[in-house]
Amino acid sequence: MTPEKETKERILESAFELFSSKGYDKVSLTKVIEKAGVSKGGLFHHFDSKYSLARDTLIWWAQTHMEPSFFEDVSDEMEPQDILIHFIDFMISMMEKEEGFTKFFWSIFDESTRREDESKLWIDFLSQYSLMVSGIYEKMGVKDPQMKALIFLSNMDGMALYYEMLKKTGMELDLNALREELIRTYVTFNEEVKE
Amino acid sequence: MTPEKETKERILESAFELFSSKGYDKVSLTKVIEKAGVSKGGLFHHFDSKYSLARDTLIWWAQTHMEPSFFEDVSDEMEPQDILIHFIDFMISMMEKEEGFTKFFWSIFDESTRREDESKLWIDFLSQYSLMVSGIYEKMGVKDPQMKALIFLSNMDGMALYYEMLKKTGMELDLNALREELIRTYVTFNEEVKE
Amino acid sequence: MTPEKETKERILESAFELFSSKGYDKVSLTKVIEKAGVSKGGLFHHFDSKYSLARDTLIWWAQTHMEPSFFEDVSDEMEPQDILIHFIDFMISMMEKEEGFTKFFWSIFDESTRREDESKLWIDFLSQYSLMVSGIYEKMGVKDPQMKALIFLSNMDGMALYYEMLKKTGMELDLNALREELIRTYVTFNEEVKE
Amino acid sequence: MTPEKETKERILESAFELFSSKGYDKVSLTKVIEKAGVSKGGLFHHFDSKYSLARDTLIWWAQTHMEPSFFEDVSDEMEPQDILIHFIDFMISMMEKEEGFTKFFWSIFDESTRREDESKLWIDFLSQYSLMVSGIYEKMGVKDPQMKALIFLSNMDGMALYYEMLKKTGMELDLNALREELIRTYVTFNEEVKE
DNA sequence: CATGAATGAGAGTTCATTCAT
DNA sequence: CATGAATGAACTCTCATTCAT
Repeated sequence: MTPEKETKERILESAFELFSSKGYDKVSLTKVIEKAGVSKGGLFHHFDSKYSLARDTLIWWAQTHMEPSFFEDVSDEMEPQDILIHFIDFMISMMEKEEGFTKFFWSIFDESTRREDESKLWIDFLSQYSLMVSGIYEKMGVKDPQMKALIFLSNMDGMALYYEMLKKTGMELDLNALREELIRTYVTFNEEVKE
Repeated sequence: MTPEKETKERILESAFELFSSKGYDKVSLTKVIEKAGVSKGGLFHHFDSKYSLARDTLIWWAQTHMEPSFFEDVSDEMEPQDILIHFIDFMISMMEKEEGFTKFFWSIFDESTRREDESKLWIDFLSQYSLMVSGIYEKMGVKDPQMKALIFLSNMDGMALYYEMLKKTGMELDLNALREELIRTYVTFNEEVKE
Repeated sequence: MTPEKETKERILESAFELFSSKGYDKVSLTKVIEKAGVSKGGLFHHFDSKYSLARDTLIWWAQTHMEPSFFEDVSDEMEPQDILIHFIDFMISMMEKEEGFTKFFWSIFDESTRREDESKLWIDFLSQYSLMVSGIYEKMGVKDPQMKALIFLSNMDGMALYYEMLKKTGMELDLNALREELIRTYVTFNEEVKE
Repeated sequence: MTPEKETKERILESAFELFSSKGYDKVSLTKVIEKAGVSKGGLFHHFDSKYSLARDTLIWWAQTHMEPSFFEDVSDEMEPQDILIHFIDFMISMMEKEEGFTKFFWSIFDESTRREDESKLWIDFLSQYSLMVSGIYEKMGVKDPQMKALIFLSNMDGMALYYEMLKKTGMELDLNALREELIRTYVTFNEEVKE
C-alpha cells in the first residue's frame, strides 16, 4: 500500500466512526483529523469539503463493508422467503454492530438536499434493495409488491432507529423475538393460517 | 390572553415551523426570534436554552396539535382493527401536513441523549402509543403483541422518513396504495387467506 | 453618546486606519477587532461581513471626513478656476494626511465587482465630483468638458498612487511644484500664452 | 527550446493572465499550476515564492510584450509631440487589450513594499518613461518638465484604472474623444489659443 | 527536473448564551 | 417582562510552502 492510500483510508475510517456515532452536524473536522492523525490541510487534500467527505465515507463504507457482507450469502437459487429472512438477519446484525449507520445515512441525505446535490446517489442506493425485495414479493404473489417492498425497507430503517432509542433509554430489546415477529410480518404472514 | 402567553406561543409556533423543516442543528435562535418577532433576551426569558426550547416545542406541539386530533376520533367501542386503520390514516395525514415532524422528533431525541437526562420523557411518549397498539394486537390474538406494536410504530416512523426522501428526490408516492398495503400488512394480514 | 454608537465608531475608525494603510486583502478582521478592542462577535453584531464593514467604513469616512472638509469651503459664488484650485489643494492635503485613501477606495471597488455588488455606490461617488468639475469646464469654454473632468479626476487618483509609491521608494515630492504644475495643466493652460 | 524553458514560460503566461485579471492577493498558486499544467513542486523549482513569481512575471511581461511594442515605433527623429501622441495611443491600446495590467502592477508594487526591498526595481521601471517624457517637455519649453512628466504618467495610470471601473459599472468610454482631450491636455495645450 | 501529499497557521463567519439597561 | 449589544469558542475552509520520492 502506498502512503497515500493509507492516509485517505485512515481518514475514511475515522470519519465513519464519528459520523455514524454522532451524525453529520455533531462531528467537526477537527475531531476527524485528531482521530485520523492528519493535519487540516491533509484532509482537504483528499476531500473537497465536509459534505463530500461524509458522502464519500458513506459510499466507501457501503461498498467495502455493507454490500459484500450482504450479497456474499445471497444466491439466485435461494427461496424468496429465505432471502427475506437473510435480509432481516442482516439488518439485525447491522443494528448490533454498526449502531449509528442509519443515523449517518439520514443525516447525510438531509445535508445533500440542503446542498441540492442532484446526484442519483440516494435513488441508486435505495433502488438496488427495493428492486430485489419487490422481485421477491412478486414471486410470492403479493398484491402490490413494490409497495410491500417499500414498507419492508422503511421498517428496517425505522426499526434501527427504534433500536438505538430503546438502548439509549435503557431498555433492552429481545432481538430473537424481534426476528420472529418480523418474519411473521414480512415472510410467513399468510402461512400461519393456511396450515 | 395575557401578553406573556402571546409571546411564548409566538415563539413556540415559530420554533416548530423552523425545527420541523430544518432539524435541530440547522436552526439558529436568531432565526427563531426573527420569525417570532421577539428579542434574544425575550426568548431566554421564556426558555432556558436552545435544547429546552426545542424539547418544549415538541411537547407543546404534540399536546396541542397531534394528540387531540388523534384521540378525538378514537373511542373504546371501536373495533380493534378500525383503531389500527385510524392510526394508519392519522400517520398518512401527518406525513402530508407536517412533513418534518419525524425528523424534528428524532433530532431532538438525539440531542437529549447528549444531555443524559430526560429519557423518561421519550419512554412516556412512546408508551402511550405502544400500549394502545399492543393492546389491540392482544385482542386480535397476535402471538407477540408487544413486538408487533413496536414493529408497527417503527414502521410508521420509517415510512415518514421515506416519504420525505422520495418526495425530495422527485418521486411521488401513491398514498392510497400505501394505505391499502399498510392495512394488509398490519390489519388484515390473516384475513385474505381465510376468505 | 450611547455605548452602541461608541463601539461601532471605534470599529469604523480602526477599520479605516487598517484598510487605508494596508488595503482590503491585507487586513484581517482579527487585526480590526484587536485595534478596536472588541470581540469577534461584537464586530459581526454591527457588520454583516468583512466586505460590508469595508464598504460601510468607506462611506462613513467619505461622509464624515472627506465631503464636509471639501464642500465647506466651496460656494456657488466662487470663480470656476478657484474651485479647481481648491480641488487640487484638497487632493494634495488628502495625499499628505490620509495616505492610503486611494488604495482603500480601489481595493474595495475591486472587491465589490467580485461580489457583483450592483449598488450604484461607485457611480454616485464619482458622479458628484464629475458633474461639478465638468460644469466648471463648461463655464470655462473647454471643448469636451466631460472628458476633461474625467481626465482631471483620474489624474488626482493616479497622482495619489504615485505620491505613495515615490514616498515608499524614498523619493520626496515637492508638493508646491506639483501644485503649480497641476494648476498650469488644469486651470491656466490657455492663459500663459494669452498674456 | 528546452523543455525547461517551455515549463517556465507556461507558468509565466498563466501567472500573467491570472494576476492581471484578479490581482496578486486573489490568485492562489494552485490556480496558477492548474492553468499552466504543472505541479506544485514544479512551480517552486522555478520560482522561490509567490511574490518572486509575481515580480518575475511582471518584469518578463514588460520586457517581452510591453517595451518592444512601445519602442519599436519610436525613433529619435520624431517630433516631441508625436512621441507624446504615440505614448497616448500606446496607453489607450493597453487599456483595451491588457485590461488588468495597471492593477497587476500596483498590487505587486504594494506587495514589494511589505518586503522592504526591490525599491530600485520600481524606480528603474518608472525612470525610463519619466526621463523620456520629461526630455520631451524640456524640448517643448515647458516650465517644470519633470513635474509635467510625472503628472502625465500618473494620469495614464489613473486613466487606466478609471477605464476599468467605468467598464465594470457598465459605462462605455469614447476612446477617440478621450484621445483627443488627452492630446489637448498634454500635447497641444498652448496651441489652440495661439492660432 | 518534476511530482503531489502533507503541513499548520490563519482566514471569515456562526452561534448559544449573558447581562446591563 | 423585554431589549439587543457583547462575548469567545468553535466552525469550515484556504493557502504558501516543504520535502520525500
